[in-house]
Amino acid sequence: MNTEIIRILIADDHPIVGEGIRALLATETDLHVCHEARSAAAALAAQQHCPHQLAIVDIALGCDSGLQLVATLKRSWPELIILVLSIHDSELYARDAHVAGASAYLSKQVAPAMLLLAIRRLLGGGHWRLPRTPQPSRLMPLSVREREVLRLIGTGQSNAEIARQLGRSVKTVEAHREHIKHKLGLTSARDLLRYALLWVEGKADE
Amino acid sequence: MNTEIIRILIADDHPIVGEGIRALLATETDLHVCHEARSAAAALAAQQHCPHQLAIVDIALGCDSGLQLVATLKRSWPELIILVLSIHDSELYARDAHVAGASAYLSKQVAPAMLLLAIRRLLGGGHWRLPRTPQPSRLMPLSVREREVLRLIGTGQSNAEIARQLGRSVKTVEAHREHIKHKLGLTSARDLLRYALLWVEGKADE
DNA sequence: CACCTGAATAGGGGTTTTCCCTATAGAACG
DNA sequence: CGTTCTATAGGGAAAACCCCTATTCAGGTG
Repeated sequence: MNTEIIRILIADDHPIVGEGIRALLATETDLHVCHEARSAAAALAAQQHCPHQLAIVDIALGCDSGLQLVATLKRSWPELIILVLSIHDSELYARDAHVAGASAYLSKQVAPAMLLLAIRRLLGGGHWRLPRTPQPSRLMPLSVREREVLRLIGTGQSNAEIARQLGRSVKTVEAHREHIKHKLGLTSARDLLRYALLWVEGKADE
Repeated sequence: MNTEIIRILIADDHPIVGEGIRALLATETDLHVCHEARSAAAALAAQQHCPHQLAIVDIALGCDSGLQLVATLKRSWPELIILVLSIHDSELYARDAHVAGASAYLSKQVAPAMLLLAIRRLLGGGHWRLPRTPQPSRLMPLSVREREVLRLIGTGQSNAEIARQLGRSVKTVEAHREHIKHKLGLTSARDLLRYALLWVEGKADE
């Protein structure tokens, strides 16, 4: 069921970002990056030449406006799922992106694994909202204790099991979970488990 | 943190099983199958020669008793984590295995991804109980609707989101979840999400 | 040194999810 | 025709989630 290849268009004038996404998706057999456009015009041309299912657009496309590209793409291809990347983590930009027709807005500061999470969710018909990206550091602003809890979550254990194992109260474990979620910009227990799992198996980044 | 290689011993007189596990773990950089023993004696010798952290033991080791091997291993190496595999899915055998000192008991009928799940959980300090393995078929006794729900779960959506998307009641989605769990021998929402995630990303088997 | 921030701990309490039970209607199968 | 499977969904108790507040202790900093 559902073995079709998802065609992906990247519109970003920073080659490193494009390469990074390409590398991230290289292990995913059903996700294929078909085009890397360095400008809005190139992105539109690529999409016209052969449509994609998903577009990952940098909000600051050189001197072009990424937002303008999003709006244009969405007008001509309403089915196209658009994920906006940004170096800013402003809520204002996020709102603009959604108004323009983007399905998701992510800061480039987020961990690669989270980008994959977002893509999978969008393809599954869901949506992705990230009220605000983490505070300072890039991917692991977590304390030692928090990483320990994240690891245990990733092994599939319940809060009660984790609490017993650490010799702490369930309430403490709950608090650690909330702190982790805040720092990583995750909003639900499901996303936390997804993230923890990706991190434990294969150690997403770090 | 925790980048040590886990040494694994396989005790099974069916080479195909050993190869299957080896292949399953090949992509896991931190899990290494060091020995494949074809008899209880060979397994004991291998463990004496160079200890392992995890042993995967067939309960019916040719004419030897796998259970006996489990007990012997556990007596000499209490720290050794032992996972028992069986072609039977009897609860009785499972209890015997636990009495002998096994940390987990799995039927060979379970999906490979589930074995990996169990290993990860054991290494994380948790335990694994599988009251009874699925009914008839090997890995996908799920109905079309159930696979659909499993896929949506794997994309990280909530029951409410899935219900909205299918135009059904949340109660119906809950029922599908319970049915899936029963069929796959999973016991918690966490394990279901873990399984769904593994299945969606990379399509565990099928 | 007084002050502030952040980490770790944990309780209170309302909301949401899980999870097991029951139930009905239709399809498939012998 | 009865049985089994599937899809649907409600009731209700238990568990998990999630936001709030609070304390302690450690490290920096003005």
